[in-house]
Amino acid sequence: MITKTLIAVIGPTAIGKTDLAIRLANHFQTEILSADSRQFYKEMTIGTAVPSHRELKIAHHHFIQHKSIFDTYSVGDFEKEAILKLDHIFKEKNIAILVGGSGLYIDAVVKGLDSFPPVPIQIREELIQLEKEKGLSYLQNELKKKDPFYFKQVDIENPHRVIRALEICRVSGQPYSSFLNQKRKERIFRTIYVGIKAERELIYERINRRVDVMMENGLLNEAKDLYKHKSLNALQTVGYKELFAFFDGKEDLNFAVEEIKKNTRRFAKRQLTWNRKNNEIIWTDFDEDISTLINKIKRNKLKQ
RNA sequence: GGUGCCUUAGCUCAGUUGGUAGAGCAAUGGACUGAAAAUCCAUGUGUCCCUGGUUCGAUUCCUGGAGGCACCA
Repeated sequence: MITKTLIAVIGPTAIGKTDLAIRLANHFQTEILSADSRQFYKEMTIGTAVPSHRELKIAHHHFIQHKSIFDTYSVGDFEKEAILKLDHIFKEKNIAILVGGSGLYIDAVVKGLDSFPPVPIQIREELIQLEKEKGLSYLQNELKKKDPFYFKQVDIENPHRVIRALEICRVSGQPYSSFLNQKRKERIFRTIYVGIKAERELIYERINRRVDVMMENGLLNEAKDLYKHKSLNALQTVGYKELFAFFDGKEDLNFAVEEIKKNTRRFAKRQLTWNRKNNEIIWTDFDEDISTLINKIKRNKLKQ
């Protein structure tokens, strides 16, 4: 019988996930795992809206700024580390909090990903180079030959998907799809999703305001220090890439800031889309009283 | 006050020799198994400023009006 519970706090960016997670962690006397693919990096602070020192003190957080932008780090790595951490926390506690805006990373912890062989970075680099030289259609043809089954279902226009599938084919000599749908991973906990919601207009207002605050807090200098590393994967990030374009002299600063706001809004929209297909969410309004939510959570726990 | 030009999608504008309209951007919907704050796909009904007239039919032509811009007084 499963007695351990993971509370996954989800919702679009800037809606107050950090704050809610901390309140829940305090109430249930437990710790927080962050599932935010950009807050992992210690070099990025202002632009990722990482929890403040004060917030980190009130509740014990994991996976906040524990990596460097120079590390290679993937969802698969994160899944393994997070599960180890949860095993550890659940030795002492019955509840843990998972919070983050990266849907795939949440899913990796809650449901688990299939296991794939490790891929040396040169293989991906080769494939990226191939796409540049011969075009996506060349890679599509290779995938069609090596994994016709996956070729039919994958978004064939999406270079990331095609390259990922091919790197697995090349490394293993097996079709990518042969690694999919392995036995569902056993988890020692069950998950309760808590989703924060608000009117779209309000979310967008909060985003716009937060970007202004980031600029007041020195995002420009933070980005300037990272400019020389702009090609790193971790820096393909809203709030940085737009300022890099400004440093390149491609646009003026006001325009860049507006672009950050726009791209953050689009990011929030994608997060909403991701969460919409999840019908197990306990919803709470962004300004709802925490005790109401805690009652909902307790009722839900008893139900199952 | 006079003359000229403009008024079409949220924004900037194109267009219809009279048969109710289309681009870019914005926006919206969707996908997502180790790049995921990434990447990719899809989506254009709007009193064509208002009023009257001509016409089988007006966003298009004509009259009058409103607003904007420029120049002249």
